[in-house]
Amino acid sequence: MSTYLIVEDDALHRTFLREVIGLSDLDCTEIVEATDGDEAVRLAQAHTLRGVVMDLQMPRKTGVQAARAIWAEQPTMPILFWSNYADEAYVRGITKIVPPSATYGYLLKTSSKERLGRSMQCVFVEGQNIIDREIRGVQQRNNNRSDGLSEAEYEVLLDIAIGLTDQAIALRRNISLRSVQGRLQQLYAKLGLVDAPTVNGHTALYNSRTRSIALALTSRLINGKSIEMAEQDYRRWAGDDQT
Amino acid sequence: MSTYLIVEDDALHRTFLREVIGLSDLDCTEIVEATDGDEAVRLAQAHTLRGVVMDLQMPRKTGVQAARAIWAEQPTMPILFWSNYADEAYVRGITKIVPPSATYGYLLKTSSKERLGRSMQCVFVEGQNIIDREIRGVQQRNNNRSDGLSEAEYEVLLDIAIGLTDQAIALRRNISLRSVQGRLQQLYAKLGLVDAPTVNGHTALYNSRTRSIALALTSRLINGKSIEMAEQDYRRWAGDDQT
DNA sequence: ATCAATTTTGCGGTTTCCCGCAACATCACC
DNA sequence: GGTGATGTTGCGGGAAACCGCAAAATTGAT
Repeated sequence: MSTYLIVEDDALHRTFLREVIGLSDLDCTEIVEATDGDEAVRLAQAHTLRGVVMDLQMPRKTGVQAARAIWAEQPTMPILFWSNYADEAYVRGITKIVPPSATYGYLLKTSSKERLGRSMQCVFVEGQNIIDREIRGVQQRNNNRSDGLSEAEYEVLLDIAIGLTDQAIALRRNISLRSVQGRLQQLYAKLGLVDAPTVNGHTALYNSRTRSIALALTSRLINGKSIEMAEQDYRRWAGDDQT
Repeated sequence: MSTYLIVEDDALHRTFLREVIGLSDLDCTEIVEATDGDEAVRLAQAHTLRGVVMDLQMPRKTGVQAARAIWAEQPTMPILFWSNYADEAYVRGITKIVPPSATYGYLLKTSSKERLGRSMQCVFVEGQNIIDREIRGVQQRNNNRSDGLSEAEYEVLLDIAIGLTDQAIALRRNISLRSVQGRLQQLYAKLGLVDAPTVNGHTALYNSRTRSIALALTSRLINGKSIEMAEQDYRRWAGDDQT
């Protein structure tokens, strides 16, 4: 006697999820589906749900944003995230918004059907948090700060990634210009920006600022989506401030 | 009496492709499958293929790279690309390497089963090129240079995206420092980098260099993968030069 | 309350980037 | 050969960014 919500834009994956839910022992009697974040939020209000399975990258509204909206009204709703990538951007986003009362899971799409079924069981029935092994690796790197970025460093990384100047960052974060540069120095250090073994014996080959963006992108600290979202945040901040 | 090769890392999509090939009127008697680019190249050598269906983003080797390798040996092999995104980076990559003797297609994964089947028919049986409507839009933007980037501009965009300094670019491209900056100016202009309506009445908020990367990323001119590949290119060039 | 560790900030100087202006070079087309 | 469009280069100056050093300020723990 339970209703589940599937949020996923790819039709194929949607039917796959439907099938696995049906096969699993979840006492499922009804499945509702959304293909983007906005719809997901609406449906979560309209139905009494037992749980949500949600893709992370979707048009219009990210899975993270949709989850925040849902949790804002139903802070105990179990949500299983189901994503293609283990990008740090997503992991960071989720761990920052998950309320203590909610159970959630984070699974990669490469997982087998059996594993997906078991994870649903854990999250929706037994109320246990499940996190994919690979993702766990990302999470732990965050805590020991040997090579994980602190919050401040990640923040400044996003700021330069959306193209802000040092001044703009200083303004936004309410710190001095020099502090911004200090944080940037830390960031460069953590990303391993020693001046690259100069290829032709010439001078420096890399521009620290852009180079750090490139490194962050290729090491999946950030991605296109996280830049888009960071830019939205910035616009919101900038908009509120003037009017 | 024909063999087809499926190249796709996602198991779900793989079975989907298998199914559609089976249903279509392709005279298909055998299907071989690869889950990454390297395997695809090997299998293309080992079998006598009638055609290839290939995803673009895969581990190890991009679909574009695999296609180039296959076409290098069998320049008439029909290949149907089957991708999630219409990113310009992919379109550019493909149109640059497709030999005149080959037929190919480019379809988005959002296409229906029927459309996929018809496209296979066109490419593999009738030898017609098929290109998704949305992708065609991207292609045409390239030709009329009103807002499409020229080759030189795209090149310099990738160069700064991997973090090179102006000097390094000048060295690499064999042009003067000033020319690099000239090209950058053109790039900035085309990306619409007018100094943004200063938010708080203060000075410039955007760093042109990083801002153009952000714009290119969000407008899908480039993506993480294209940066990785550009970096490989650069390393190759730099490596050859010094030894 | 005190002391250590971290972070923020100012100062000063070097390097790099950004760009307007103008002189060539190149190429194509008439 | 002329002419215009496009692309390259030098010059020069102003603005950012980068960074070492050391003094404040903040934070945390004992």
